[in-house]
Amino acid sequence: MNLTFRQLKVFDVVARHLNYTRAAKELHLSQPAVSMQVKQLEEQVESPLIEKLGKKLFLTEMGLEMHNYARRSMQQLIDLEETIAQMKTLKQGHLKIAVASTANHFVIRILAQFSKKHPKIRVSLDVTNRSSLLEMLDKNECDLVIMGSPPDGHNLEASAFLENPLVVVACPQHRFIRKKKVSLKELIKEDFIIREQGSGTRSAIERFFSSHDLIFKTKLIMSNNRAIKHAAEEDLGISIVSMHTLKLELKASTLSIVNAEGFPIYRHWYIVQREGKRLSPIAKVFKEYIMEEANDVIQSFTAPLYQHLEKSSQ
Amino acid sequence: MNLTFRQLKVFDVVARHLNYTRAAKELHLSQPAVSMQVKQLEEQVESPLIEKLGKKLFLTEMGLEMHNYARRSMQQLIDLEETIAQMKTLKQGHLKIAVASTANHFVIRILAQFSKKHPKIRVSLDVTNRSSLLEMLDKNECDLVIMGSPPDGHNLEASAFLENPLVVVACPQHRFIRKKKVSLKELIKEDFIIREQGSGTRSAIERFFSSHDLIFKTKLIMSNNRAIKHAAEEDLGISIVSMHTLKLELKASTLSIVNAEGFPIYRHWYIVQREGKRLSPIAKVFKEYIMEEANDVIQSFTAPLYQHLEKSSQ
DNA sequence: TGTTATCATAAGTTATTGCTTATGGTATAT
DNA sequence: ATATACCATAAGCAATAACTTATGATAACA
Repeated sequence: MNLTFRQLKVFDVVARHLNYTRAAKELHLSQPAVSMQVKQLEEQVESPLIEKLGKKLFLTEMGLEMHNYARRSMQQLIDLEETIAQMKTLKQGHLKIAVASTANHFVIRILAQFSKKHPKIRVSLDVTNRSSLLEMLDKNECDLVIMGSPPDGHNLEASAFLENPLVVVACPQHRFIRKKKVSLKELIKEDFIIREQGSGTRSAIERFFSSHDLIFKTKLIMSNNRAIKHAAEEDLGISIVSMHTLKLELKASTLSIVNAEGFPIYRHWYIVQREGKRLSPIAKVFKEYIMEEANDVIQSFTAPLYQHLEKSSQ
Repeated sequence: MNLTFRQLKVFDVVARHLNYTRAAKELHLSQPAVSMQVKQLEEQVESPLIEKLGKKLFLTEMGLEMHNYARRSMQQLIDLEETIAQMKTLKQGHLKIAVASTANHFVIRILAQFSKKHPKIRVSLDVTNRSSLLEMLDKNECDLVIMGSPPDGHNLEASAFLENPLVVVACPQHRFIRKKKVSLKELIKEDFIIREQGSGTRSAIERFFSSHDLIFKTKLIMSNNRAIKHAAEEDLGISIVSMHTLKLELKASTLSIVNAEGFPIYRHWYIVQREGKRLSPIAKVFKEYIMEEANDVIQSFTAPLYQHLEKSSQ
C-alpha cells in the first residue's frame, strides 16, 4: 500500500464537503483532478470509500475509517511542522553542554542568563573531568563542551572565548600573603597541592614551570578543585587554581592570592565542538552568546574581588 | 511541506542503521538512492537530520524528532491496513440494518445466528415502522432494510427472501375457530382490528379485499402489531396478521388461526437496499446469509406450530 | 421535458520522481 | 603511505504522477 499525503489531503476535503466540485474549488483544482485522487486512494485500499446514491455522496464504512486516519495523519504532520518551526525559532529544543569541573562556576552563571532568555529550551549540563569531556565529544553525546585548551588529534574545533587566569593561592596566614612580591625561586620551595595527571590546570602548571626549568614539589594530589582549595585553606600547602573559582573563598577570606612572579598565568577557556558538527539552532545561538557575553558576565561577577591584582600583574 | 511516506520509510531505516550502505541493502536499493531520499527529506524541513562526524553518522536533534514522527506515522499506516484487512475478512465492521416491526421476531432470530458466526462485528438493529424505514434508506442511514414489499419511486432494490403468510386470527373462543372453513362472505361480517394507514400489512389486506370487491368493517385501528393481537385476544374483533408473529400466542393458546377462504395471503419479506448502494463486506455477507438461510430458520422455528394450516391452504 | 448540477471517463501533456551507474572525496585502519 | 569502507554528487533515463480540457452520463428539479 502506497498512499500519498496528497491523496489524504484531497480525500479529507472531499469527505468534509461530500461534493467533488466544491472540494475542487477549495483545492484550486479541476473537478476531475479530485475524482482521480480519490479513485487512486480507493485503488490503494481496494475498496470503495465514497458511494454515490442518487445525487448525494456518502462515505462508506471504510471511507469513514480512512477519513479518521487522514485527519489524524495530517494533524500529526502539522504537529511536526510546528515542532520544527519551534526548534528553528529557539522556542523549543534541547541544549546539551558539558563543562570541565573547574569551569562550572562561571558557566552556570552564563547558562542561567541564557536560560532566562530562552525559557522553553531544555538544558542538559554535564560537569565532569577532562577525559570524560573528550569522550563525550568523541561519542557526540553533547553539542558543545567548555574546557581548557583541548589536546590535538581529536578532530576538534576549539574557540577561546575567555581568559583563564591561574593564580597562586595560600591560606591568609601564609607568609607569602604579606609579601609584596614572591619570586619563582621562593615559590618552588613550598609544597604544592595539585590536580591529578591529565587535568588541564595541572598540565598548564607543569608547562609553566618546565619552561622556567624549575621543578615544584607535589605534596598532595587531588582530583577535585574544591578539595584542593580546602586543603590550601588548611595550610597543607599552596596551590595554583583558576581565579574564576575563587569567588567564595576570597569573599570569606579563607584563601588569598599570592602575588607571585609570572602570575597570573593567562590561559583560556575554550568552547569546543567536533569538527564538522552541525550545531542545532539553539546550540549555535548558545555558542554565539557565550563568545560575546562571557567576558562581561565574568567581569561583573568577579572583578570587584581582585582589583589589586589586575593592576599589579602583566 | 510535502513529505512522502517513501521518504519516511527510507529515513527510518537509515536512522536505525546509521549507515546508508546497510540501509540501502535492507531496502534493496543503491546507496545513492538512499542518500537522495534522505537529502530530499532534509530539504523539506530545511534542516539537517543526519550529521556525519568522522566516519560515523548521528541523528541531529531534529533528526531524532523526525525519526519519532516517521515511526509513529508508519505504525499508523500499518494499523490502517490492519483495520481494512479486518473489515474485508469480516473480523471487524459495523452492520447496520433496520426492520419493520412486524418482521422483528424472526429477524432477531436470524441475526442472533449470524452474529454468532461473526462475533467481532458490531450490529445495529433498528425496529421501526414502514415510513421510517423508507426515510432511513433515503438518508442512507443503514445498509439494509427488511420489510414487506417496498413502494416504487424510491430507487430501491428489493429481493424477496421469505414467504410472509397473512392469516386471520381470533380468540380461541370465537365461533370461527370451530368452523372447518369460513367463507369470505361470512368473514366480512365481523369487526376487524387493523394497522394504521401506510402499514404494509394493512395495504396488503386492503388490496386483497378490494380485489374480491368486498369491504371490511374496521372496528379498531392500532399502530402496533402486539396491541392488535392483544385486542384480538380480548375478542374486540378479528384481525389479519403475519403468521410469523404468532409463535407465542399459538403456543399459549391465547389466539387461534381461522381457516378462512383464500387465506393465508402469501406475501413476501424483502431485503431492501438503495439502488447503487455499495454494500460493506459484512453487509454483503449478511444479505447472502439471509437469502439462503432465512427459510430454514423460519421453518425450524415456527413449522411445528401450524402444520394443520400448511396442509389445508392454497 | 428540458435544464441544471454534478460526477465519471478519456485523452493528452508536462513535470517530477525514483531510480541507476559512474565517479570523486574523506576518515579510519593497516 | 596505501587500502578500504563509506558517503556525496552528477548525469541520464524510464515510469508515472498530477494535472488539464473535452465530453458523456445521470439525478434532481422546474
